[in-house]
Amino acid sequence: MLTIRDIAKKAEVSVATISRFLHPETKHFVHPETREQIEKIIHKYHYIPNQAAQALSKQTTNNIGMVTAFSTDVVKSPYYEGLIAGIIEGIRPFTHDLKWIMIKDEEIQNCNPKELLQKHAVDGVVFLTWRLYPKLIHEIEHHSNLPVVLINDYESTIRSSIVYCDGGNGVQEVCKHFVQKGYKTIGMLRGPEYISLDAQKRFKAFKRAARTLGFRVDPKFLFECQRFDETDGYQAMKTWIENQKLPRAIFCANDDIARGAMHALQEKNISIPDQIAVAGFDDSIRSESLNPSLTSVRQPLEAMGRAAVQALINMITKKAKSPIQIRFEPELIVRQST
Amino acid sequence: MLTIRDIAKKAEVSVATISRFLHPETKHFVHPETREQIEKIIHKYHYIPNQAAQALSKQTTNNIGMVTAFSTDVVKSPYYEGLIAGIIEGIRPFTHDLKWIMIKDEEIQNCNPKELLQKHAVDGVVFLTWRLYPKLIHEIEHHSNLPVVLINDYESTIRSSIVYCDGGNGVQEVCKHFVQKGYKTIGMLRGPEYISLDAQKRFKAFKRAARTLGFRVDPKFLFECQRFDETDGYQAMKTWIENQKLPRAIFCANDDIARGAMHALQEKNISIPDQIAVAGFDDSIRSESLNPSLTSVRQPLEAMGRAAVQALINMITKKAKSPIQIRFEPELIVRQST
DNA sequence: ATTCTTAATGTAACCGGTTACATTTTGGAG
DNA sequence: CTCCAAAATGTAACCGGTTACATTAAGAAT
Repeated sequence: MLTIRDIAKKAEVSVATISRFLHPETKHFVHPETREQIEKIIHKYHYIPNQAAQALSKQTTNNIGMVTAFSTDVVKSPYYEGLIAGIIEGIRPFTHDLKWIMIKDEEIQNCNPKELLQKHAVDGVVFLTWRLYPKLIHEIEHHSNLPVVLINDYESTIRSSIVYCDGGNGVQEVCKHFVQKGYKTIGMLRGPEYISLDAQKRFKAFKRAARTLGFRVDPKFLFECQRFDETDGYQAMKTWIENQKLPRAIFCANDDIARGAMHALQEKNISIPDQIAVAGFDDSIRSESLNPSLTSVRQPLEAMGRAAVQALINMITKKAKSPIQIRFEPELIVRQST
Repeated sequence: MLTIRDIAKKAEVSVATISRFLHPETKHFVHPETREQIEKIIHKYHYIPNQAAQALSKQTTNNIGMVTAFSTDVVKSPYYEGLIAGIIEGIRPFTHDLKWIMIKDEEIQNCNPKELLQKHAVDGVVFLTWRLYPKLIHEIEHHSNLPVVLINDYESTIRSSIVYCDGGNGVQEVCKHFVQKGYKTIGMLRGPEYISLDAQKRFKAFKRAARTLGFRVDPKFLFECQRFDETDGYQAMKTWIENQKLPRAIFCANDDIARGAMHALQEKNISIPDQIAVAGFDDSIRSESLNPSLTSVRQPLEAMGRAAVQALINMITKKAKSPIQIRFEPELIVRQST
């Protein structure tokens, strides 16, 4: 493996000159002739600077971290799918490498940000939280100066940037749509609120919508799923069907729950949307291809992922002096299911 | 930031002793009392060794790379979804970090393995190829000694380990199933064969199945989709419907294509499976929740991802002396669509 | 008490870059 | 021709670990 000293010798200049050549952005001048000479040698020997050495001396890693829980569920969720796709897209123009940092459950509790992040060698991180990490974020903000971007988690932070989508508006839109269609009884399959801020917010927004639009929230048409997934939606709806208490329309905290609910309804040949209308949240790619296709609220996940990376790199390169908040608006996509 | 020298001073020992303490696996003895003392100091000051410095002096990065094309489509495909989930799971027991290395299209052509991989600082890589990278692999194998594991790509390699699933068997099973059901005319929506080895293999296996099972491959019931996605399946099937040439059963090169095809059929109220049976390939999580649920061939993607990481780390730690090939068998999942 | 072996620790070179500071070169201006 | 500022380059210390080699301490054998 060739080192910078080898190259310096071959090019008949000093190591400093090579280093300067490698970093034109520092504005240290290298004579055009010398430059050409170095260029030739580097190209001839396929010289590539050693990452570790650069990291050590520059005190910077050129890596950014994408933090998720250590669970295979993550990749399987349309929500993360969208965000990750955006992050991939967003990192494209930069030279940074992407490290996927997965936090194990046991680490969430007694977390030390140094142990957690410093050892992973990153210049900054994007948190794709869906568990609540408030303690960890707090620790990072107070005991380190690591640039952090949070996605859809805009509470109690001081120096982290935040990219979020105001889902509340989306919920409002769904309910307005239901009311306009003349559906009187509207139920909700809620998400796991002890775990997810989003789940909490969606339910709050639902109650708010009831107030502003003037429909009643009947407790017998409410159910809190333990997970954001299909099985839970299926089970919940099955129970309702058996107990013969069905609303005219149902808003599900996400598409997976909605899909499960539809499944249960179709098993009993209950027609969607003629007997009951169903709407989801997230507009995962699959919503469109369901039969009937699913009305849903779209968060611009890819755009959000892109924005997060952009914001993070601005923080790392000090282009941004202070943390920012970027807000995205959701969009109601009306399809056959309502 | 505390360095090993700071800690050495505080613990009143030399840096070497600290380093030995940090690496018990080297079997260099540290006196129990000293050990205790060091332990206390490290814990008190939350000392964490600097990654870059370790990497530089150990000549090893503690990172493994997951190589994919630089495209957001990757995360959105159930195929990669499964593999990635397996990789995440597989890396769990180890301390290695996971770097997601994305190769841009323009780099695929005139690729230099050093420029591509050395600069990303990894100890080994898993290739989740779906474009053909034969030249790159060849270069890596000949001009570096980087440990490599390939997934579902078992041709022309010399020192890479390979994890693959013999999809051919799965195709055979699908066709056998069709024949047993008494379906005489069997068509296929093929995948993009100029791009994907798998697409090529699935079509070959289809032709082989026709021979061994004794059904005819009618060119008018064949179509090569340009991408492994829903839109292509939809378009292809729509065209067939318009031209009134439909087989009794159709095998699709993957689930996305199948989903698109089903969509087109349902639009025209053609009953599945009564008028036409549809089978897919991959058994993505969504296949089950389609209506009707989709018969499909399951590759044990997660297990494959896990195996790949395991194999790679064995290569890195020299536990494996020579490259290995791990073969998985696909499984036919029969559902409503056939 | 002396010698030998092994355990425990210390010293300093090394990994391969970056960069502060020093030095030499270059091209006007006076 | 001299002087000076700016450009170009060189020297060597430094980043924070690891480890070969040297040294000291401890315990056993003679």
